[in-house]
Amino acid sequence: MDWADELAASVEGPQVVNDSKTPSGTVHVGSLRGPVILDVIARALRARGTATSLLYGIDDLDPMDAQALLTPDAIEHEMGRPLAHVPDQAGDCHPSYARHHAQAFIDTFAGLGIHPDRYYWMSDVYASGVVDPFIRAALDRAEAVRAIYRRVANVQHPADWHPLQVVCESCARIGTTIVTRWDGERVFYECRPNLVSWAHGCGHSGWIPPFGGRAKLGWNLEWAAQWSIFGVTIEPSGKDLSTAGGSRDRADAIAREIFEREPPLNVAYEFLNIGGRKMSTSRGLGVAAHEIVRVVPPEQLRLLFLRPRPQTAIEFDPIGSDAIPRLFDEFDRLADATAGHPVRGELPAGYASVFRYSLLDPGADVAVIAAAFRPAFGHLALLRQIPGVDIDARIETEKGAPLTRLETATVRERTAAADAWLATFAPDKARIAVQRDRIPDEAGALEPDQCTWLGQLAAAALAAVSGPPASGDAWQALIFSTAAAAGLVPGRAFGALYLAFLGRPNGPRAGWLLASLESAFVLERLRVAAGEPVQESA
RNA sequence: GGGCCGUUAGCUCAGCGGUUAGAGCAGUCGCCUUUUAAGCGAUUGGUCCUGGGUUCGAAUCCCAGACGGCUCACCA
Repeated sequence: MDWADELAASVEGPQVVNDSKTPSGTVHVGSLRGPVILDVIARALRARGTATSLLYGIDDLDPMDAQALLTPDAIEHEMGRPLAHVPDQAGDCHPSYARHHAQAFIDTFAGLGIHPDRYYWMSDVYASGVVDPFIRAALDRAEAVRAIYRRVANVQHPADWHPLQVVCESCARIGTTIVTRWDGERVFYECRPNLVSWAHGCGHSGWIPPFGGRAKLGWNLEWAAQWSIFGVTIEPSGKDLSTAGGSRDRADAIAREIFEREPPLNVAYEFLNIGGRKMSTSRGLGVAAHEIVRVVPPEQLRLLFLRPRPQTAIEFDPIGSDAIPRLFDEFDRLADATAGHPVRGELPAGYASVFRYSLLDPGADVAVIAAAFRPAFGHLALLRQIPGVDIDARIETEKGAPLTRLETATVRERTAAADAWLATFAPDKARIAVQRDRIPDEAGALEPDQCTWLGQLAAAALAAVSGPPASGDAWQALIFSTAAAAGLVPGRAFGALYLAFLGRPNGPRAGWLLASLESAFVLERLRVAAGEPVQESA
């Protein structure tokens, strides 16, 4: 954890760590990296005894510009209006669209152990009047703002452009208005039908005092104003904003030259890519946050995001791969190392911090958690596919002692994650499925002595005085005895069973697998595999 | 066109100035009357993208280039 601890060591005095987000719709997994980085920075600062407050802003006065989540008849009416003024489409008792979607990501953050000291809503902040001095400064110095856009971003605004958008008094849209004059107390604005492609203004124009929430600063200026209002000293930002000439450069220049304040320390971070491509639910790539959270518990998700340096792109491809089991294994390896156990492979610098910052509870007893027994994810995924396995009892046996409450909770969490993984992302090779309809094609690879033995096993099972074996133990014993009698080494005997039932050369403990199936089916399959002339019924 | 990131074993990656470059998976070989052979043990495999430079010493730092990717360039 060089990066967060080094950052924390490089700053002096009390710190205000801030980030903000427009509550425009669904959050995808990749957009959780910023909040995790934010939280880890705050934890690293506090770990050094630095007074730190963590703020999170909700830019709910931003215009509605994504119609995907609106009902068809609401699109024409709502597009371009402030998100805080758009009704909640879900109808689940939130006062606005913004409140609904903001609540979704606030809940997601809390589930990841991220608890800002305070959430602030820009609609409230504007209404309180604290932004007014910054609106006044921006309007008074509009020419300087335009010059910054030209110089920093090579953006040429018209000579009468002002960095402010008014909420139209006639149609209540904000995304469609442009301010062209400022007399020191009032602005003149127009609500233009074709200012933006995604919403249509009503054509109204007029003079209005732009204070107390009747207007909002342009995005880059609003960002810089937030820094001044809240005294922000550190603010991470994604690479889409951190690029040269991008929003962050403009906001930095505006902070210095218009609001006369040094901008906060930036921590630019890269995105999460799926198979080398940016996640995008609309392109069918990647996975929504609520979807991945079912398969990857919070502490493993935190690890995924905080382990690499922020400026390094994360390649994560959970679909049909072993990426998720590997993530768990890495977590366990870090836990073992933190607990002082020997581990294989190289450890990252500051591995104990990496582990500690991965934990949900910042005040947790790291030594106790690190030393806890935890079953490997891949092992659990296998156990879940074998009928009749009592997971708790099984894991307890492997530990050799009763499970603590923490360990039991971990087993539960991982079991649920393994089930979800098997149902979604797991590659076929991780799945075990008895091929019931007909004998697998792979069984064609059986050699004559294996076929012969399978027939002998069926015969022995049928001839047993007490009928075919009913228990795993009994089947297992019969497998060994008949294989020995046939002169077949056990490995080839088991291999034959796996091919005949699963279509793969290996599998779970064979006796128990057979015991979980009806005897009639088992006997019939054995005979078919042996090449005996039986009719395979459905 | 600008910016950022990456390039290390077949694959995914760690190592980020200091012995002979590591791990997991895959591969190969060995080990079964039963802690699940989805295990255990051993083992193969590398011009650390290329070319210069700095240094006693470079995968690691600097410069240039190649390739791959993301991102910005209208608004937020």
